[in-house]
Amino acid sequence: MVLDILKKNQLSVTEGRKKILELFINNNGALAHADIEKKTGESFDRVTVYRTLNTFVEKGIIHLIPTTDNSILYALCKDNCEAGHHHDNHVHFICDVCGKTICLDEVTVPQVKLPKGFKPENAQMVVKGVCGDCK
Amino acid sequence: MVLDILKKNQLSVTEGRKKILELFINNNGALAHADIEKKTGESFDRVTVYRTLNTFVEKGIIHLIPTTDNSILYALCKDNCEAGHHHDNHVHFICDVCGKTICLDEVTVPQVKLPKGFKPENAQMVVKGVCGDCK
DNA sequence: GTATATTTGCAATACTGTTGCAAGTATAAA
DNA sequence: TTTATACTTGCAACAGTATTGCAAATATAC
Repeated sequence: MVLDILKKNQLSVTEGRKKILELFINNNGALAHADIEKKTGESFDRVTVYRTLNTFVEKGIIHLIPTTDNSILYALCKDNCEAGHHHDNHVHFICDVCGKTICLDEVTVPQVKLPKGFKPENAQMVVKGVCGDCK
Repeated sequence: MVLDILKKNQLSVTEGRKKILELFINNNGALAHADIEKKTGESFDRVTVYRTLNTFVEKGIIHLIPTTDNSILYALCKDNCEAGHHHDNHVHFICDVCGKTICLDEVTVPQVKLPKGFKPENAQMVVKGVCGDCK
């Protein structure tokens, strides 16, 4: 699984990449850089984690989630990932209680009508509220 | 205009608040902290700018826009502001060419159907593409 | 097994945001 | 208009977040 994804994207297989990618696969929600540092037990240098995340984003293995604070959230979304290319057209949900950010892969971002002259390329949607676990 | 807004929100009128609020009124797009520092000619301390922005957010004069990088974007939206309370239910547009973030006050965020158990409170939508000026 | 290309870790640096405290300013009341 | 009080500002220090260059280490392909 992990090896397949790395090889498919022409990335050399290293301990760091394997471990970080596993984290995303075993974690349904989104992860920030700090989460990854904690969950890997700080066995990798901060810089390595940053570079690995950037590489994954460039390759389309993970994608960015918009936030209203100064944090960067990353998430892997299974369907897109296995197809080898990225759509990113699903809704993200942030739970006000547990703070988790969840990819709602099955909820598509609806199209909106824009004013004259605006040409849309990509739309992101973030819904805040209470998730199923915290209700 | 500026004085009205500050007084309506029970804020003392200071040079910094007047100038920063003017910036938002004369600027159709969204502003980041760094933009404000530049546009005020660095006449105010960084800390003052941070505190002013936080105050404005708390009072509902400006609101936060979600981004995928580690920046915080603020925007004033005329309708909500003049009403004295905040809805924030409009779409934001980020132009890939000029980089500006624009509030589309007249485009409402559509409702989406969430999976069972999820209770929505608030939804944000950010559309990327090319704006009317850059086309 | 070895050569080459890539990746990692370290050090240094820059950017972003927050807090405590003293000095300065705005507001309201006399 | 003057004064007392409350609020706001600027400075200094600090903490967290992210980037770059370079040498050492590792993975890949032959």
